[in-house]
Amino acid sequence: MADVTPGELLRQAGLRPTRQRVSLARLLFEHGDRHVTAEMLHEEAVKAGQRVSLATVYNTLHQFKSAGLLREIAIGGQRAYFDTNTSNHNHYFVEADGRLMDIPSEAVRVDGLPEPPDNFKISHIDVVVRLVAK
Amino acid sequence: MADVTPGELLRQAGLRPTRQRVSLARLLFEHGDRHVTAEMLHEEAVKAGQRVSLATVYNTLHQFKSAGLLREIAIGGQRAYFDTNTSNHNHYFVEADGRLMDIPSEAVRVDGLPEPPDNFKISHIDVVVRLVAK
DNA sequence: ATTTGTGCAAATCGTTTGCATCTGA
DNA sequence: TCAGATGCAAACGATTTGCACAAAT
Repeated sequence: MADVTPGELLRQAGLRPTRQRVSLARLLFEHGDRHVTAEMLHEEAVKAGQRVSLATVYNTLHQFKSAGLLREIAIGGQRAYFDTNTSNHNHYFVEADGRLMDIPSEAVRVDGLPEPPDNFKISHIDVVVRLVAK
Repeated sequence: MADVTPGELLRQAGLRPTRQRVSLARLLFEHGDRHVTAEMLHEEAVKAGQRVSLATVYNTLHQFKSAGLLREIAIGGQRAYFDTNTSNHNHYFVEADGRLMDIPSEAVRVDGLPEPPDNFKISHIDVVVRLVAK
């Protein structure tokens, strides 16, 4: 993803490269893997001098998600996190400060799952390892 | 848990067996494993002719959770689910209708987890298998 | 020109809280 | 009696939405 401009990335995803989408894409995709909430990303954009409304950040995150550029992560709780790493991987979550990290390993496996109930198939498995201070 | 009255159960947990706590405990614990949201439980109580406010249902669910009678389940999204099965086990979640089910197997294992980062230890691992209609 | 996106403020949803009243030990 | 519980309504935080305006093709 670092090999195309944000504009190209958006165009390929079928999204018009508007000013705000381009600047959000830059923040999201030009600095490696990231985990953000709408609030965090909005604050970051504003600090970087970009004019974007919070509503647009919400809209944009969902559009990026639908376009497959982001993945939403299911940690229970109130706020929604989005991950720029859309490949299959898992997470550490530190409840105390709401910090979310990728688990640095491709080796994590879930074993022993039975067949899903009739007429259902597995869409995706979320593994969240909750951490607390030692 | 089916071997003590709701009143006893509450007393043992250090909670006064008030009318509303007893009726909620009955709904929760006298019919096998259950997964409920506050809204669901409140509606159920009202339908059963119990007078309980939604606020009290919220309070009660959290008190039961603190007392170890319930476990809160982290499926991302907005509403909080509580599970009457407090032992270690995992879940299926059907996004389409918000249905949550226990995975009928003790055999599910997560392998290959690296050591957690410095100064952290694992508090608990959530595995949520998301299902979609076939 | 036409379609699509944006911003704001108001609306919504789930949840929590303040406080006066009630209830169980 | 009286600490603790309940109910209501207001407060809240995260998110969504309606709609007039602006920008992209």
